[in-house]
Amino acid sequence: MTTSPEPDRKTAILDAAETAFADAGFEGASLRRIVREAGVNLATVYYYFESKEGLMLAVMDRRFRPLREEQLSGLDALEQAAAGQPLAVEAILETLLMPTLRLVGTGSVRQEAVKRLIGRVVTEPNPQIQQLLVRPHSVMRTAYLQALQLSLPDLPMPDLVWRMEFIWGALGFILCNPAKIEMVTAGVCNPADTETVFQQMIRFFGAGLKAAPVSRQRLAARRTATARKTGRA
Amino acid sequence: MTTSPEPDRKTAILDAAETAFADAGFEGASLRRIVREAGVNLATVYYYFESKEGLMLAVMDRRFRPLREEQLSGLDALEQAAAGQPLAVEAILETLLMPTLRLVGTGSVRQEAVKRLIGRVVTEPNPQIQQLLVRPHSVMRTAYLQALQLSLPDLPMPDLVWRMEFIWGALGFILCNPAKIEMVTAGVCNPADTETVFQQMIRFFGAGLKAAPVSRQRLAARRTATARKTGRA
DNA sequence: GTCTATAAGGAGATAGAC
DNA sequence: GTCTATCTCCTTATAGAC
Repeated sequence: MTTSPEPDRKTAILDAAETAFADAGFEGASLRRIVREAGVNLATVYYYFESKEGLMLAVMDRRFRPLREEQLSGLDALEQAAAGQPLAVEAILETLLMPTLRLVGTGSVRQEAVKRLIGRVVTEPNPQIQQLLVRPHSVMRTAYLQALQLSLPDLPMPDLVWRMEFIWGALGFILCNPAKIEMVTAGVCNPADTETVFQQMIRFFGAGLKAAPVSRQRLAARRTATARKTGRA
Repeated sequence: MTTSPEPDRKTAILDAAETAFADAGFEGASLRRIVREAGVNLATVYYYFESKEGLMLAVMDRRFRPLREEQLSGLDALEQAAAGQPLAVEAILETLLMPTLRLVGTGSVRQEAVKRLIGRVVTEPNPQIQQLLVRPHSVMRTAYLQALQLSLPDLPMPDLVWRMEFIWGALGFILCNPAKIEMVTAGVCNPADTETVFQQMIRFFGAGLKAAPVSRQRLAARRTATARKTGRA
């Protein structure tokens, strides 16, 4: 299973753990299987990473930190070039999606593992692992919400925030299990085809973001109608 | 923790397991904690459900079967009333989303657990559990793809299929961890507010589905440009 | 830094009494 | 149907030799 001789044991563990966590999640992955795959002793994990949670943290940090930096610097470059003019929604989305879908600088086997890892982490049930991502994620959220708000001045904040959640969810789901998607769509969708995934997302998310906001009156009217029907207050 | 006296042990186990699987996933949930919560003996699980996997199957079947039936009968009623006329995209989406977000007939504690369970199951890593959902899911997929294709005759099948995957993903993510969403959005999004979630989804998904298809020429052009830049064939 | 050996405990599952 | 007791296996984690 090892694709190439690892330069050092630490990297070997990180690579094996990356695949294991991406495939089975934090609880589902076992350190014993990871060290067997990496060709190192179990105690080595504790020497380098202190605990299973420490290993997960290192695995995520190695990939997500540069990814976030690429996204934020891409967004920043866009804003610099525009000099105060509102940006195209699609251009903003490109700086968010393209680094994620492409994951430059990593080999093809690792690249696919990292994409699955992102999806897995987004949907991770373990509260400790979730907690590790709250802070970095909130930096991203704020930057993209600000940029999008300038481009969509007529969209109320709650609508924009909901739409961003839908985008995180759809992105995470697609990355999570490419094999499943290819199977259930009978090969119509090929998640490995980065350019197609990107174009499809841009169209769908772009149109969704630019849709008219949800009317507050309509919402209130429907809510009371529903309440009357189901008999709740 | 037990909210009400359970009529029978089987139901008590199902209820406790539902919450456990929804919160921790299949691997993360422990039978010993489930039986402690349900107030029954460990062996009872094996008497009624044969195995942990059998329990998971029963937990899913109890909720998802009636849910699917409600969705499909809602879509069917819509098609009958339209008598061959293409349906409004939003109306189709409503029959898909509303039963999921509402989950009629269940109490509030259970209702929230079931919603989390759906999200959890959609992103479940364990291949055995995934396998259990392939067949019922494919029935749903086909029905909704057919209905949407009639309403969106100019949208090529691949585009429609991709967009449906985005919708499953976004829906699953929102259901998966409502507490996390409420926290990261600082209370701007309240996933318990069914009517708002529904309206926001209808707007976003409806606009996304009705967007122009991805141009095949543009895709081909970008693909060669990207390949040239990154140096791949 | 790397190893062996082992602690300490939780997991799913089952046999057999009642 | 329900229980106790237990089997077997695997888990994370650590102590201490080299």
